[in-house]
Amino acid sequence: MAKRGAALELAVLGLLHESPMHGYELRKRVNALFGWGRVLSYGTLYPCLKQLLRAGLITQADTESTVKTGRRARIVYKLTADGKEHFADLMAEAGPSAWDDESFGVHFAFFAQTDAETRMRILEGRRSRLEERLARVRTALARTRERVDAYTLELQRHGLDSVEREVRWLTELIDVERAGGRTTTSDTTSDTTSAEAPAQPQEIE
Amino acid sequence: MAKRGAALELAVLGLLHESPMHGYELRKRVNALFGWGRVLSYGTLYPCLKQLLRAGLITQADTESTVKTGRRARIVYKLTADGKEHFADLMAEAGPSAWDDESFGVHFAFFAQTDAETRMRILEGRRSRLEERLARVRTALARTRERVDAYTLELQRHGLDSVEREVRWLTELIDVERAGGRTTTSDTTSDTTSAEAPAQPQEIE
DNA sequence: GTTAGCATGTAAGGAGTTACATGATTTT
DNA sequence: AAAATCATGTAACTCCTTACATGCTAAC
Repeated sequence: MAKRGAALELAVLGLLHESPMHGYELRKRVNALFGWGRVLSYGTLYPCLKQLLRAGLITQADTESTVKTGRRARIVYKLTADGKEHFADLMAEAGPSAWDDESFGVHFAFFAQTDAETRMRILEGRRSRLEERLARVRTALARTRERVDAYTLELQRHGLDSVEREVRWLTELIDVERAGGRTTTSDTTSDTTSAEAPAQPQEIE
Repeated sequence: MAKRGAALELAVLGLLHESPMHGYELRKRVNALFGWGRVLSYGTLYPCLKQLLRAGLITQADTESTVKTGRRARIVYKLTADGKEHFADLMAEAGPSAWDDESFGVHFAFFAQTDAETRMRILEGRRSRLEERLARVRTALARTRERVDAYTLELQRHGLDSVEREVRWLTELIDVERAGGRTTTSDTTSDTTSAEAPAQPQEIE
């Protein structure tokens, strides 16, 4: 149940995990983080928030701080215990759908909130996904080599290059993870002790 | 009218411009060319072909060759004169929507079928689109610098790198176009003399 | 004889955008 | 006083995928 916009759901949960926020700000943060390509619209975000509210994964925080700030009354959302658990599950389960272009970015952005094994699984999954792609395109390219014009060839070459570059990037990240195998936030399912943790980041290197 | 899936429409028209084909093959070619990310499904392609048929932009070629090949009867489509004209218009008009990730790739793949001015306009439009993106992300990154964790930062950095790389690529292509300003297929609207042109490519360099 | 590949199509639904509707506050 | 920014929400619509429905031929 609740398979709705898995990527957006994770993004919202992940951002609220760091600190409570209202919709307008959430949208800006989402766009800043993942807005390569098109931007997230209110028509997507607000219905998503409603749905998360109904599911009990988020709640409205104190409306007190709201009126103070001036402007229109704004609704500040924060994660519930269920929400935190669900977020952790989404990160830890991280099935093949997490190797997709879109999904991978969102998962990666919240790596600091998971354990090392999960990070490794996602990085390696993503890499083998890209390597499959590479293999498919390379053979397709070899078969049609002569029949395509220079522009088409150039497009293919550039695409291939980009994917190869991402594979190298992933390999470096995997090596770093392997070397300094350090967990950043610990818990995967059980405790909620790190609840009061601020938005301040954990270092990697 | 007929604003349906501009990118797919152009891709189909462009591929049929090179040589007549049936749906199944068309899908494979589209996936090979643009299938970075997910693949094109029949549920998209066949309705699109029907619509192009209704619009008179494509027709069924001789069903003769069809039965010969064995297997199931297949429908070979080819461009009509209207279709060729429409394709040329779509390439030549090439508004801001052509600077999008998706659209740009499709337009680029058919550069051999347009004139040098159009190519230049698309390349430069794409480049300035990416440069805007770069500027927005750079300022956003400068403002939030300290507040993000190492993983988020790494994601931003890699994204920025990729876009910068594409800008350099475009700049090189623009320089090449500028140097060897050579038209490949000529006509933009009027004549249809190059109708019998085979799938064989025109060289650029 | 069953699996894999060729070939065409439809129905339902997911994921997201644009445009609309509303209104307060701050800056120019 | 106008324009920009903050802030929330809905309705309609687009594009596309998944899953279904059908059936033939080649290979194992």
